[in-house]
Amino acid sequence: MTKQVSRPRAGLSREKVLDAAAAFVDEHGLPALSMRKLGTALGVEAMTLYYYVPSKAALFDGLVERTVEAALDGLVDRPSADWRETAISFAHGYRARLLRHPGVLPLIATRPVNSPRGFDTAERALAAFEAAGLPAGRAMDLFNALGTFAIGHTLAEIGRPTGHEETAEPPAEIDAGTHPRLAALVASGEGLDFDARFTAVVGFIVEGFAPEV
Amino acid sequence: MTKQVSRPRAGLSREKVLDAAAAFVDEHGLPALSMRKLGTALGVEAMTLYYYVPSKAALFDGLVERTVEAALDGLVDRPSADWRETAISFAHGYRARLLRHPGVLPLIATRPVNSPRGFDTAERALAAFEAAGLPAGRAMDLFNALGTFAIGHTLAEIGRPTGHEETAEPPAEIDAGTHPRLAALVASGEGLDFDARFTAVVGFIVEGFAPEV
DNA sequence: AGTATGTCTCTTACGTTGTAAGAAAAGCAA
DNA sequence: TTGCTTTTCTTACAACGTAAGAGACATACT
Repeated sequence: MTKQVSRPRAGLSREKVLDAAAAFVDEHGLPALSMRKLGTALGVEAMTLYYYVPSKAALFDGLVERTVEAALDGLVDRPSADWRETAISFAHGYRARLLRHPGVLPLIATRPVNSPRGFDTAERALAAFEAAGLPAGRAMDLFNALGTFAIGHTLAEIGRPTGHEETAEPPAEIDAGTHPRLAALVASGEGLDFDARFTAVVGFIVEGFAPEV
Repeated sequence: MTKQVSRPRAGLSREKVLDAAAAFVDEHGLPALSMRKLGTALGVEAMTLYYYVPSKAALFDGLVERTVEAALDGLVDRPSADWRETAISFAHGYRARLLRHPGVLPLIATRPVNSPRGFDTAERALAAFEAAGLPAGRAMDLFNALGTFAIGHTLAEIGRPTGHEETAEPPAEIDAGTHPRLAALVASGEGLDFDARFTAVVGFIVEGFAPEV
């Protein structure tokens, strides 16, 4: 009498695997993600995932592509008549959506944008900027400047990503004697408003390009 | 007759271990770094490293601290009389030194600056900016804006970090039909000059803060 | 000289990881 | 039923981080 195993199918798909990976990474942090744990989270053995994804590296690639596309998608769909507004809302939208997936951000930050939908967004942004009179090269610079600033700023904003807390030293032992200005700022909270700073700097960048239109 | 092993000491130190780790990571990429391989690079067994470093995570922390300190050290030692010049040279110096350790950059990008010498640099920069008349909060914003932009921009500049080449799809298959502007820019190379863009945008950011002094 | 004491390095071992190879079950068609 | 395709699992292996402790080296003291 052999044991009769009931093994109904899990009904997975590449999309579901990537969804679960994104959720897992946002909750537990990148380093905690293993194929076995992701499998468990999906009610499946690790090797099953390889039916949907050729390797862990490819899973990461898919994760990045998905998240970046979701972050960029629709951002410049209806460009404003004012190119500045287009640029500013692009930057703010991009940052806001990146913040939704803090676990994936470190992955995004280390790979160039290389996906069709990313290209679409860039193309539309370039079209809007060029239509307003910005030379093509300047339009590209503006787009890239906003993108890279958004990434750098957002990385700082999320701080040490989930999953690194164990290693973290106490956040700061700033000596008011040797670092009076730093200590005062931390105490008062001044200069630590990420929203305000991002808004201001994006504005500065956009204004910097303005004389060229 | 027991085998007589000659085991002269390797003469290691925490510094040498971190040096070797930085060199290894710059050459082979972060993911390639294992304790065993780093040991081999130093002519030593993996476990020997644990005499100098309590864990791999701590090794990473040390690597980041070292590299960031090296990147920041001396950058604002002799602030110019012109605060703009101070800000601009800080940004350029920071970027230039970050570019020297592309392998460590992804690690840096995901952790907050939390080291004494980093604080020193911040304190000096704040002093210079405040002396010029910038309100404390704005001085902090300027410093952080330049730092985060430098990180984001440099990440984009090094592209996919060493050790990820295998996974890389061909860099870009941009269709001139659907993405004419993008294709034209890539073809002409316009808007792809990292030096020029960084210089320009840093200038815009600094000028943006100027009205507040 | 020997011996004791610390400093440094190695050996062994365990649990976890990514994944190659292929068996086996589930679903569907004939 | 038989067969075929799609999906899942089992088994296995090399490489990883590192705990525990043994052993070799260096130095100081008798």
